[in-house]
Formats: sequence, structure tokens, C-alpha cells
Amino acid sequence: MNNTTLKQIASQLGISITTVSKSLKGYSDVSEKTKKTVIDLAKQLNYTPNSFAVNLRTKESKTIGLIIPTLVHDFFSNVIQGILEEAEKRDYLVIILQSNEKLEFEKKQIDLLLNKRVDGILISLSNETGEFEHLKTILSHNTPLVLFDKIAKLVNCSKVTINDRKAAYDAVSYLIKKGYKKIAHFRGAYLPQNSIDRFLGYKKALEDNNIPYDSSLVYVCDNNMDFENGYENAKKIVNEHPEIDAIFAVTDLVAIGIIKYLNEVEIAIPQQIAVLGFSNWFMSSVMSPKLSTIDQPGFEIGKKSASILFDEINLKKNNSPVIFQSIELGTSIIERQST
Amino acid sequence: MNNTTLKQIASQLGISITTVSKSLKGYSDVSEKTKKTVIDLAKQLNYTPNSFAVNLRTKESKTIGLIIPTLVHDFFSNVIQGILEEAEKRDYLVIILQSNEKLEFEKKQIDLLLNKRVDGILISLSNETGEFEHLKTILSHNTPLVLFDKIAKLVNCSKVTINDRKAAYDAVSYLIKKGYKKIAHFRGAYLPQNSIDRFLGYKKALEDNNIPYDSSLVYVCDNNMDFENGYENAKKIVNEHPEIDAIFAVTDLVAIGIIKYLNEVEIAIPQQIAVLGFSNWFMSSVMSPKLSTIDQPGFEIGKKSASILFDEINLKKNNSPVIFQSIELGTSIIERQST
DNA sequence: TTGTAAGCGTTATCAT
DNA sequence: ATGATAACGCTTACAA
Repeated sequence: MNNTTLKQIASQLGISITTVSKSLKGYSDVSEKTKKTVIDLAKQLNYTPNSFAVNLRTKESKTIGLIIPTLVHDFFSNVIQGILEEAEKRDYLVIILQSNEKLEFEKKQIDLLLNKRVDGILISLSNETGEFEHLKTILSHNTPLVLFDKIAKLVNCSKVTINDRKAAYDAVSYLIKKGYKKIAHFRGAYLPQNSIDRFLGYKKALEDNNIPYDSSLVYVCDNNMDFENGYENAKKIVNEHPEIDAIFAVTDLVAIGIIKYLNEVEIAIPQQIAVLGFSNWFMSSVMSPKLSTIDQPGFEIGKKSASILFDEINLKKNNSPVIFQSIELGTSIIERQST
Repeated sequence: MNNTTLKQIASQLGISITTVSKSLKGYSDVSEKTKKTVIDLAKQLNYTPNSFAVNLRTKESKTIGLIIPTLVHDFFSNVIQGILEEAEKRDYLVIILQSNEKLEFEKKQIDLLLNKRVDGILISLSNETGEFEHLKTILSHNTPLVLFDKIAKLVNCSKVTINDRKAAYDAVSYLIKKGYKKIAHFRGAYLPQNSIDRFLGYKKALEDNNIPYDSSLVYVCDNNMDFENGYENAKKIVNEHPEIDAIFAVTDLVAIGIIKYLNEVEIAIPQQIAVLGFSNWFMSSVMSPKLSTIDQPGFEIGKKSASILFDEINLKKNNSPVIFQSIELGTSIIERQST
């Protein structure tokens, strides 16, 4: 049991709590001698400040909250790693919650974090999230908030993303340059901004290259955008549109589902149908064929988001004005075997 | 800003803080009438108790800490999900830290959690961890501790694992039953108990089936037990022991590395060499060929570990004696295409 | 250089 | 049924 308190040290040394506190915190108005005795005894008794008391006194928890849609997810796992790394540097701890792509959970979890009085909050929105009152609640509590990856453009806070539209545009342009002409798109659901932007990039690339946009070549995945979606839609499209020569998938997991199906029915990739993913999950590099994809720097997104959040926390502490940033991190095309 | 305090409510209502507190906490010795007024005003002012003060007063944080070796990891991600689910049920929050398979970090993070005064700690040990003083520190702080997956048998606390030895034994027996005779094993490093147990299971299965154990067929992966390890060791063994007809890998990631190499040099799986993994990562079901593996129930391990931890936290609160449990969850063989 | 005392926002004990 | 008061352990203005 380690429950040494300042009081105990003080009484053992026959001095006041204040002097003990000051000594331990390196204040200058304590004699070297007493300071030393205090520090020695503290060390000997294994003193650590009671964080509950410190929190109450300083009104900060040295903790931030993180809400992500799904944990079992290559991209988000990497984001978390980046966040944890930045937090550790600053002696901050991170409470992690999973919204499970549900708006309802997201709301509830925000309340939990606010009640816990975390010093800041990091969120990647659920695919369901189309209203933003709960985010504004965070702001009205004066708690720094940084949105990343799946953001709400309308909420007034810092944001860290990639340029989904441009990334998709480049991806499809690349496909066109490789000679593919009938390019289908398996897009995400209608809500998260990313799906929309990736779709828009796809469409624009076609148009800029004089390929007429054909909405019947766009298949919509449901909210999960998972393996099954890719598999099932691949089955459908092969039947409905045998003429396609490439599919641009909204995310790797969907692309992997596509590959799975094409492999099963022995449609050659990329000779008959090319497949291009998005996100560069580790998995995509060990598939057969290896999946070409867009690299989305999860780790850096995490680091940057956290670092902005901590900056804002500090600015707030000093009553300095904070200027919200919108950062876009770069992406790149990873060419492998599927295109 | 939501900083309503009991004091404010009290003064607005012209009653004492005590009465306000009691009303809000449903004590019986408050008149229905005042209780109602208090509750109404509290709701109107959006009162939420200051958790810092509550923590200080009650000496509990309603928070647990979790230390895992790696975050970008299918199995551990599933474990975390299980833990978060149990925590949420009980209105507990979870602080997550990553040891990165380093003993040094593990130690430091334990200190962080202890200083934070979390109500309990959940750990899966790093592959480096061969001494346990830091774990005993947790116990000496009287903080409930549950070890899962990678545990230390010698530490006196509850543990949740699978039976690695039996799982490996069954796995190799299955291989033998399928007719494989020269079975190699890519084992993990010498430290984590799992590696040892899986190796022991492998060895025992051979012996029980009258296949002489040949130590030259056992290749040791380094601490990371990753894709590269599988790939490189596969390259080596194909060269050094062309006679083998199966490889039992300590974990799926290693198995996937093996498959990758065998595919590249066009060694037929499983006709020439069969590959059996361990853990049943999602990835393994979308490989070509699909990987046969041992299902390790990550989600359940997480749930069970958390639930035991919360039980111990409650018992401790009631000053009831706690009896440490060692739970072993079942595994099963997932037969796919690689064996 | 050292110490007193107030206060952070609760909860709990004991009077009234 | 209600309230005064102390306490949790710390920080910090203000005295001495």
C-alpha cells in the first residue's frame, strides 16, 4: 500500500504541509536543507501525489478521451498508436471508447467523457452521424475537440483528414492511365463525408478523362463497408455488368471481398477485372494477388490529431486564443498486383 | 460550460448542501417535496457531479487500466472490444496503454496507472517480461490485477488464458491424423509462456504418435513473431529441410508469411507443404489458400478478464475475501484449405 | 524561509 | 426532515 500523503511527511518531519509541498515541487523559497530532507523522506516512503486531489485542485485530469467507430480495424489501430505515442510524451493518459458506428453510442460516450472531465476529446465520427449537437455540447463545455478522418465540416473545431476527393481522383486517374475504361465504384454509405468525397473524386476523374459517368456502375455498401459488402456486390456486378474492367473500392476490406469472389469464380485479376482498394491495410499486402491501394497514413493522422489537441489544451490553460486548424495529410498510390 | 455544483443548487434553493446531495442520491430521509425541487433544478441546470471531487471522496476512479503488447493486432483488438463491452456495462472507463513488447514500457505504464489510481489493472505481458516485481508492486498497492493471454504463472492473481499446450497438441495431432509425417514448428521466442506451451504441445503430440522429435525442425521466431519471421524462416527451412510436409506456426501472422513465401516459389499448399496457423485472425480466412488455424476467442478472453476484474474490485470494496481464479477458455481447430 | 488557512466539490457523521 | 461540520489530499495566496 502506497498511501503516503504530504501530511504524513510533514508530521514526521515536524514541518508544515506547505513546506513539504513546495519542496517537492521545486519552489525556490525553501532552504536547500529542508528541501533535501523532504525529498529524501518522500523517496523513502515512496510518496506519489494523490491524483484525485491534484485533479480537484488543478481542475485538470491529464487524460484525454478518444472515440473511434471500430477497434478491430487496421487503419484505426494505427491511428490509436499515433495518439498513444503523442500522449505518452506529454504524460497524458488516453481513455478509449468504441462507438460501433452508432450515433447513439457516440452521444452517450461523449457524455461519459465530459462527466469524467477529460482535458480534451478526439473523435472519428460514426457512419451514422448526421447531426452534430453532441459535438457542440463538447465545445460548449469549453473542452478542446479534434475531429479526424470522419469529420463534420460544419463543426467549429480542428480537423485532421486526408483529401479523400483528391485521393480518389488520383486513384481513378491512375486506373484510366493504365488503360481501364469501364471502371466501377463500390462506394460507402451516404453519410460519412469520406464516402461522398471518394465518390466525387471518382466521378470527377471520369469526367476529366472524357469517360461518361454511369451511375449503374456505382454500388453502395452499407454502413459497415466490410468484406461481405465487397463479396456480395462483386457477385452482383459480375452478373449485371460483365463489361467492366476495373473496380475502385471505397476501402480495402471491400476490395478484399471483391478479390475473394473474383478468385472463386476464376476471373483473372487484373487481366479481366482490376481491383483498387483504399487505405493500405497490412492485409492487402499479403493477399493473392497483392492489392493495389491508396496509402492512408493512420499513424500520422493519430499523431497529428493528438498533437493539435494537446496544443489546444495548453493554449486554453494559458488563456491564449486558439485558432482551429484543418490539416490534410498526403496519400499515395501503392501499385501492386491487382491493377 | 457546465459547472453547476451542489453549492449553487443549495444556495439557489436556500437549503443546505447536504440536503441537496441527499436528494440527488435518493436518500430516504428527505421529504418528497424538497427532493423533487432539487432534482428539477438540478436537471434544469444540467448538474453533473464533479468526478474529481467524487473520486477524492470515494477513493475510486471508476476507471481501469489495460496494458497490451501491440494494438495493431487482430487478436488483441478483439480482446479490447470484449473488455470495453464489460466496462461499459458497469459505467467504467478504460485507459489503454501499449507496451510495445517492452518490459521497460510495461513497468513505466504500471506506474502511470498506479499513480492515476485506477481501480484495477488488466495486462497481457510483453514478450520480454521475465521478471515480475512490477506486477507484485500492483498487488502490494492492493489494486486488483488480472493477467490474460500472456501471463506469469508465478504471480498471485487471477488469470484468463487458453490452454496453449493442449491447443497445440490437438493441432499437431490433427496434422498427424491427416497423414503429415515431417512436421516442422515455427515457435515463438523463449519467453512468453504461450510459445513454450505451444512448443511443448507440439513435441508431446509427436511423441504420443511415435514420431521422433527432431529439434532441427523447430525454428525460433524473434520477439515480434510477425510476417517477416514466417517468410524468412520458410525460405530457410525449404532449403535446409526440403523433406518436411507440414509447418505448424506459433501464430497466424507467421503462417501468413510462410504461405507468402511458398506461393512465391510455387510450392503447393497443402500438397507439398501444409501450413497450420494459430489464433484465427480475420485475415487468415481471406488468404489464398485460406489458412487452417486454431481459433482463439479474443473477445471472450477480454470479456472474462474484465468481468473477473470487476468482481474483484467489488469484493475489495466490500472487504470480502477474493479468491483468485485461473480460467481457461476453449479453442477449436478451423480447418480450411492450407492443411 | 516557513507556516496558516482557505478552497477545490463531494460525502458522511452527527446534531438538531 | 434538515443542516453544520469535518474530511478526502492537494495547491496557493497571504502572513509571519
